[in-house]
Amino acid sequence: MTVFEELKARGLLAQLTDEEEIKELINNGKATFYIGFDPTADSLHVGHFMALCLMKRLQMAGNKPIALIGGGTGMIGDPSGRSDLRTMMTTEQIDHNCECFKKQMSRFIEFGETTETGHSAAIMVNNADWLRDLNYIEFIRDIGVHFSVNRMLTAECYKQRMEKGLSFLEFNYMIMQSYDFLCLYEKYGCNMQFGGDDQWSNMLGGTELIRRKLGKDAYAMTITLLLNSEGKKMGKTQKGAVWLDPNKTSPFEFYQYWRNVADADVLKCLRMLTFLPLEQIEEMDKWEGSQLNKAKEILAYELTQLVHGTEEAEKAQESARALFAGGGDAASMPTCKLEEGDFLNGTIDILGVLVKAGLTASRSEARRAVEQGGVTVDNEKVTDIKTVYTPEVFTGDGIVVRRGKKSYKRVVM
RNA sequence: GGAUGGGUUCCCGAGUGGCCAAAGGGGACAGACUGUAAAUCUGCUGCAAAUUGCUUCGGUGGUUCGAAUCCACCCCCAUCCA
Repeated sequence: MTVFEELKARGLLAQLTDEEEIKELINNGKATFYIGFDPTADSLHVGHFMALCLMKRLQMAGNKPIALIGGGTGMIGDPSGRSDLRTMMTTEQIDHNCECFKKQMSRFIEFGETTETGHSAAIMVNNADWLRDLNYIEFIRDIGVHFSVNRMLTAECYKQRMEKGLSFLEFNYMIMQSYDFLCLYEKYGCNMQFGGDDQWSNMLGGTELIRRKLGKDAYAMTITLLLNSEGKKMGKTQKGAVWLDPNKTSPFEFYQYWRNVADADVLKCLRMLTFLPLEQIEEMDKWEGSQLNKAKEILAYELTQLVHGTEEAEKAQESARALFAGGGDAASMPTCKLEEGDFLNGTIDILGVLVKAGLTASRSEARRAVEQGGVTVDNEKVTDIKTVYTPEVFTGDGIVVRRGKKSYKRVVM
C-alpha cells in the first residue's frame, strides 16, 4: 500500500489542490513539504500530534519534512475557525512557546542537518526569522499586490468573521502564511504544504502567490480535523486542551481521555491517530457493544505510548485497571502531600482534603460533592461534611481520596 | 468623526429600583442505570467560619434607606453614514 493510499484509507485526507500530482510526489518521496505550527501555548496538543504523525508517515516514505514554527505568524494570530480575536501574546511568551514546541517536536520527528546523504532528515525553521523584520512598504508592494481583497473576503475563514468583526491585523494572517510558503519554496524547494482543514484558504493563498510570483506550481493538502460524533473538535476537555506535555496533562489523564471516547469515535481515532496496521483496525471494526471497551483500551494505550513512551503507557494502564476493575495496586497514582500547616487544631476536615488534593476547586464545591455522595475515602463513602482526619491517617501509604468515578488522589503526609 | 443597537455568572440569554447570587437553555460536575460508552432520570452549578455573611451584571464616580436596573463620564463590540 502506498503512503497516499494509506492516508486515504485512514480518512486523513480532506482537501487537495491536485490529487494526481500530490499522489505522484509523495509516493515517490519527491516532496519537500512543510507544516506550520503557531506557538499559541507552551505545549503541543492533539491537533498538532496528528500533523506530526502525518509528517512522520511522509518522512518514512522518503519525503522531506519542514516543521515551521510560527514565531512570526504567532504575533498576528490566525483568525481561521475563531469567532473572536485571540489574546495577543508578548514576544517573550511567543519565543518561550517556540522553545517548548521545538523540544516536544524533536521527540516525534527526526531532525538533522541538511546533507547530501540525509536528504530526508527533517528541518525546523521559525518564520520569525523572516517575518519580524519585514519592511512594511516593501512588503506590501512586493507581496501585497498579489492579493485581491475581494477574493480574500470570500474565503471561508474570513466570511465567518464578517459578522463578529475582523481586525486588519488578523486579515493579514493569510498573507503572512502565503509568504511563508513562498520563502520556503525559494529557500528549500518546498513544494507542498499540509495542515489542518481549517488552514485550507491560507494554504491556497500560498500556492497562488507562488504561481503569481514565480510562475511555479506548488501544492496543498489538508488533513481532516478530528471531530467526534457530535461534530465537536476532539482533544478538548472542559479544562482546556489535552496537552502532550506530561506536566500539563499527565500520562494518566491523557490515557483516560482516550479510554473514554464515545463508541462512535473509537475506530475513527484508531485509524487517524495510531500507527496500527489497517488490517488490525478493520478487525476491530467488527466488534460491538462492550467489546468496544477493548478497542478503547488499545487506543488509549497506543496513543499514550506514542506520546509518553512505553513505560508511562504501562503505568497508566495499570492504574486505570486497578482503579476501575477493582483490586490491584494503583502504582502510579497521583499523590498529594500535606503539610503541617494544613492542619487546624491537629485535624483537617474532608473538605480541606478535597481542596488540597485539587479534586475540587473550592470548599463549597467539596461540600456539594460530599453531600451528593460523590466522595470516597479508601473505598468508604464519606457522607458527613464534618468528617475530620488526624495526621496519623496520612502516614505511610496515606489515604486514597476519590471524587466521582474518575478523579482520585492519594493523600499522604 | 456622526447615528443606532449592545456589553449580565463557563457559554447563550432573561431581567429596567427592593421579592436578585440573578429566570430559562446549553455545558460541566455528582447520583441512579451501564461497559470507565451513549441515551434517560435526579441533583447540583459565585465564595465562605454557611438557616447567616461577603463579593459579582464592561469601568469609574454619583443619586437613593436600597442599584444589574436611574444619572454622568469613560472603555469595548456590532450595524449604517463619512
